[in-house]
Amino acid sequence: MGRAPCCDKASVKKGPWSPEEDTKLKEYIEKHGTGGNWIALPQKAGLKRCGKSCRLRWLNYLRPNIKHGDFSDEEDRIICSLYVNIGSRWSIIAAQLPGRTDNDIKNYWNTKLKKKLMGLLPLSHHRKQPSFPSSTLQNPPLSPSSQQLYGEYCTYIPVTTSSFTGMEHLSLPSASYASTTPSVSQPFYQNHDSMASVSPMQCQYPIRDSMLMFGSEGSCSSSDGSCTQGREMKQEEFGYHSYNHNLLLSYNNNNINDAVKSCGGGCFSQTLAPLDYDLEDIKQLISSSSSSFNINVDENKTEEKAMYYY
DNA sequence: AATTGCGGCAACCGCAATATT
DNA sequence: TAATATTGCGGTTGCCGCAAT
Repeated sequence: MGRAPCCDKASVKKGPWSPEEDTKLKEYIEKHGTGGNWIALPQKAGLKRCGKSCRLRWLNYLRPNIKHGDFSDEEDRIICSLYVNIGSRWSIIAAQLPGRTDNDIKNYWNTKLKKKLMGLLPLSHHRKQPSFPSSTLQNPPLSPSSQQLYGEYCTYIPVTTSSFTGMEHLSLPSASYASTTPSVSQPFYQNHDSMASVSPMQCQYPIRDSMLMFGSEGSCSSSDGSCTQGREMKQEEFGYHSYNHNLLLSYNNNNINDAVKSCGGGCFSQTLAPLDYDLEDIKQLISSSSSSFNINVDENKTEEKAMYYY
């Protein structure tokens, strides 16, 4: 026998909330609190809604001090940094951003921030290439210095050294998130000819190659269309931290938009779908600069939420 | 002007964790 | 201790508005 539903689905209203419903819910909670029981609340408040729906509406929209609208660059950085360290644990990330909800952050990440970041990825990293020959790909403009530095491999993104300030070092939620040791990470670049002569600490190596090895499927990035079968790598195996190379992105500098601009606004071609990456790629991208992203994460931090949980 | 496609966002769903009986 | 109820969370869906055609 399955679990009983939390409410009678047939008799509850679904879909967008009306202003009247919002008013009812808000007034009720402001007057009585939730009573510690969301399931019973809608009936008491005179709402034909599921308790879960009420809770969600209150937390994501009606509760005081909710911030809507554009995310600041600082918020961008915090989200990115936390994402690369703890993954899609939106509630924890939201706890670091007063006034933001996990749903908001999740939506923001999925619709905007991820794309912004993908704009930082080199063209060659795109997993699904168009069917036309690679020679027709529109590579983004490279500065002369960047071409010197990385040649054909990737778009150079200006190196900076600034970082978050005033933040304590990240405390990771579990051992599985611990930094990867060189012994684990080294083979990933050492096995590449193009990397052979470059020290990992110098890290003037193509992003492409460092990226190639992640994900569970082979990447087809060779100009001749041949595929390189990357080693299959589990998140637990690698951890959320990539090895600490110094390929700093200007994203690291203060403004993610600057980084996009520095790519000539076109790190991904118009002809390519910008979202054909797996999450590890994105994490890898971020973590390539995350060594200087130091944010204190206390998983147990719930003060902000507690303010609204009567 | 009409249609289509896409992006953004609010809300829903299902599962896991936790609390209560 | 087991069963049940409730909460919390993350993934996903579907609607709406806008831009492109």
